[in-house]
Amino acid sequence: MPRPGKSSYSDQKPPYSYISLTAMAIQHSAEKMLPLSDIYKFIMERFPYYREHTQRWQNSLRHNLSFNDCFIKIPRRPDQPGKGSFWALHPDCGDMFENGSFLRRRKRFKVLRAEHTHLHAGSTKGASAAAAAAAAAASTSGFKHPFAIENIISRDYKGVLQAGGLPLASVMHHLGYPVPGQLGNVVSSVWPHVGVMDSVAAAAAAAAAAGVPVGPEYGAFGVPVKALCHSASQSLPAVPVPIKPTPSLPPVAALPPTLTVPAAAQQPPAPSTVCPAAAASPAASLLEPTAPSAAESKGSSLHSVLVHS
DNA sequence: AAGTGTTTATACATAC
DNA sequence: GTATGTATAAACACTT
Repeated sequence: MPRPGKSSYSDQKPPYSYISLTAMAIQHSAEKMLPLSDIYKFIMERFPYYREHTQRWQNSLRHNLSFNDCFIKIPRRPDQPGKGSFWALHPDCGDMFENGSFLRRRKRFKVLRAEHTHLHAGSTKGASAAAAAAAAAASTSGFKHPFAIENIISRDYKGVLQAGGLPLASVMHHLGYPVPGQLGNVVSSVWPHVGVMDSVAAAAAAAAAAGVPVGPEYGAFGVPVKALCHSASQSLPAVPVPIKPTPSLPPVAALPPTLTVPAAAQQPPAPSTVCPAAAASPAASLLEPTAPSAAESKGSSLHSVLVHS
């Protein structure tokens, strides 16, 4: 089976679902999130088939983004004007694809009701997911905890996020965003033990123990990661804010304006196409159809949110 | 106006 | 046979 990204399918329809194609595009991006237009671009660049009938498949793709819980919206920052939001993969959909391949999904990814209700997330998919994804996105562009690794091997911080229903501000705090003292204290008390950086080492060790190649040579689609990672960006993600905050608990809307990232002070570069973290990320192996993934070997029991609906 | 996002509906293929 | 996953179409609302 030819690998994606090499125009191997010429004009034939690639054997990938829209979910797969979208996940590819997102995971291939440096920030692990892309605006819709960039997802379109990615697909069209790699699969000539999708250079035609754009209205048809793009409609389908948008449908998939909205319909599937594995995709979450991350709003643009005020200083990143443009149409639409960024789209990211839900932090828990790491082993969504069977055998580490995009050719086939393991099972439908669905956010549990508990996550919806407990978090009071107005958005269907949950603000914490957006926050966690944003955190993941941040991690891939300067921080050191690629969410794919988090996802597949070290579940600690994810578990806290979900089970604890950590407010958005907490995630932002851990991302380095300025959080008012009160909230910061809440973070410290609620989330004191989360070793974000530790999870990387744990992940790497676990991966090594499992014989899983987290090799730095190749990332998605057989593209040499080193070639892509000419520089580690210090960029931060778009500010993760809930799409539809509920009146009962508006985590960000109710926060003081100081919580919003000062555009000048924390101005991250615009999302680039380099991939600083792909080298160490099992996401790379996820993208590698021929290599069994750590997620696969561990089975789906790792994931509380991968459920049959 | 065009792009984006959501939702509903239908049809087909495959797994259980 | 039923459930699930996916593809497609379409209508509509919202944003830029």
